Amino acid sequence: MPPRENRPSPSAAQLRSDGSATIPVTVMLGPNAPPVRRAPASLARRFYHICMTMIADCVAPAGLTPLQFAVMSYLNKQNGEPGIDQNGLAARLGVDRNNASLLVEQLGKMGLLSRRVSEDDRRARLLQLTPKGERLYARFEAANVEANNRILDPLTSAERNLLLDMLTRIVTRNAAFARPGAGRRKPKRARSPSDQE
Amino acid sequence: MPPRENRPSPSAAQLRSDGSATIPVTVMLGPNAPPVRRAPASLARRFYHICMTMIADCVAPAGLTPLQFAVMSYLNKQNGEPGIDQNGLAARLGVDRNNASLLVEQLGKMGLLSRRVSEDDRRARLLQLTPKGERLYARFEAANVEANNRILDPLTSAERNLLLDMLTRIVTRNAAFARPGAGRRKPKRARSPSDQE
DNA sequence: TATTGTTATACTCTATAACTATA
DNA sequence: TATAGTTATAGAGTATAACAATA
Repeated sequence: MPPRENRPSPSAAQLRSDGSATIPVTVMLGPNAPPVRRAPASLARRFYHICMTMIADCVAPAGLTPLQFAVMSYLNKQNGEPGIDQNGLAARLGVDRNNASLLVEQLGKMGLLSRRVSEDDRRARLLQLTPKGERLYARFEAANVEANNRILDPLTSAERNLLLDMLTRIVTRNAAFARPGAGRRKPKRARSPSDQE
Repeated sequence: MPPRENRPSPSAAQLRSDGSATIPVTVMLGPNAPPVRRAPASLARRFYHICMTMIADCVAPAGLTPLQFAVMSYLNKQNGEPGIDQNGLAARLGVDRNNASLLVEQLGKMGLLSRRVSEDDRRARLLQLTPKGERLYARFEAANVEANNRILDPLTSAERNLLLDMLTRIVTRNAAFARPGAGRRKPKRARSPSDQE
């Protein structure tokens, strides 16, 4: 039995005190589901969770996390960019270079990915999948595409394209804010230089 | 100096071997930005990061995380639902009840939120903001709405509505998959019942 | 027995920072 | 001095699990 229901038509448009219209506050997700804020941040959170669940289910049989599989999708030679370096990979994935380093190490240990020192810049390591990695990617690529498509099942074909275009525009124009891990609380005490040792 | 560029027009549409068209593989986010996969999961990740950054910047002066502020937005009496219980809150936020419990405790400690035992079901605690909490929410509500709107700046007004509608549809239809924390690797060793001691 | 909420513990993700090697 | 990458440490977020109180 749900608690008391006391909400004034949650999906109705809200008027501010000056009479100007703003985004409706909440939307119902279903007859037995709770209302959710009809705002980018709320919907983005759920959208992201849905995508993670879908992709995780899809690539788990390969023994990979969604991010690990994403690495392979950027490096495979069917439709990726083999030969990019780790910073380039990090930028594509939306992770920082420490994280990219860890991902590369994980896939390397599994024998799916290999590095070679760049001839142009001996600091840089150019990345590519091993034959084993290419085979694994090839085996799961179709399922991954299909999982991504299934997320958009509720949309028409035209809407799917429109959604991806709009998200692309949002991501492009707000690229400066696409820092992973933002939104978490700042560490209590950053060790100051004099603290060291 | 960027590494070698070797990608075959990343935003071109991909054809599968049977000739059927599928989603283009990547899109360019800008002249100096790397290409990103044009797929729900990739874009969702960045979209989510952008939202988190925007909202975090907006509510940080209140000493709150985005999720803590979201709690207040669901409980305030201006446009929220004061009196819901913790499970109801968890369902709205998209977190599990352990997490909701922690969030409630955090806000309670700050004096922003109060609980009372439900008369109908003495197990349930009904939630509402304290006067201090209502004031704090009122002070930051406009900025929060504006931050959410700013995320959608790259879209026209009609497109904003369309995007929110499409995301709502996706979230509604995939509600079963909106589990937070999915996509992470499974814990190494779940303590088996026989391990207990 | 099932459900609401609490608490403890553990693990993943990611940030911070120091380091090495090369530019 | 600046950049590519590595590694260590720590902290935030969240899952898992056990528990108490109530249904």
